[in-house]
Amino acid sequence: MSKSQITNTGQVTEIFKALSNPNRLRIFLTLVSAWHMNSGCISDQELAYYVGDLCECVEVSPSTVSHHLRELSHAGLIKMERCGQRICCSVNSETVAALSEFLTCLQRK
Amino acid sequence: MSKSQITNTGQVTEIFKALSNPNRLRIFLTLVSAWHMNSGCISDQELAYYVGDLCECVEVSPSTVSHHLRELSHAGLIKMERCGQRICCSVNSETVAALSEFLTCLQRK
DNA sequence: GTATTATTTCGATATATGTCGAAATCTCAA
DNA sequence: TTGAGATTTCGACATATATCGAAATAATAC
Repeated sequence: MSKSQITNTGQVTEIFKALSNPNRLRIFLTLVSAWHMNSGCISDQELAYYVGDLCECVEVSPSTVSHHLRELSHAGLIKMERCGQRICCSVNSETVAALSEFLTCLQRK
Repeated sequence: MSKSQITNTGQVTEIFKALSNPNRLRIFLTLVSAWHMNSGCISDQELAYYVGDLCECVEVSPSTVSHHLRELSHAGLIKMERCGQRICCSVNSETVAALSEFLTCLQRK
């Protein structure tokens, strides 16, 4: 719940770049929808997607999805956590909030 | 002042792609700052930048700036209008508002 | 008209990106 | 410890992008 800020434009560029590929955006929006479904739950981790499930959703090979997930993760847009054999992917709410605020600030009062 | 909506993800991808290059983002943010300065004026056109001035701001060749401006324009992020010999560039407020709203909607209630 | 200024288009080039399949790595279960 | 499943890493390749300078175009001034 702490408020993270976007401090430099390089960070913004990286976030926009991460969301500028159609498949990567689809992956991200899939995770966002899972996150929304989960609005009553306690943990952010609930209703996260496994990497393999995301491959099926977007119909892209595991190696490519892995690459896209790394980009999203480096941009701070998602979190990845090992759960046994698999890896849980979920939205990083802080970055989404920071990005949303950045764009709100762009607007004229 | 009318409220434009972002209807498909292809549109979102295009907007993010337009903002995913460092120089293109700098050009856009330069126009945004001009737009902010102008908050008391009547016309959106006031305090717009000419193409040549943008070239100086970002220290990139005219041909490259022209290319970036076309991308920003195609994404709907800026408006370009001929003013005599030169061309006036300014923020397209509707798209910025729509993008801002899109990102606000991504957030969990 | 011709010259000047502003911008775009064109062609070239270097670099970055998206994609896949194969091989490697990691985790768990038997 | 060996095997199976999940994911990543590693080439390889095709396509896209960023960039420039030169040439073309557009608008104005003379």
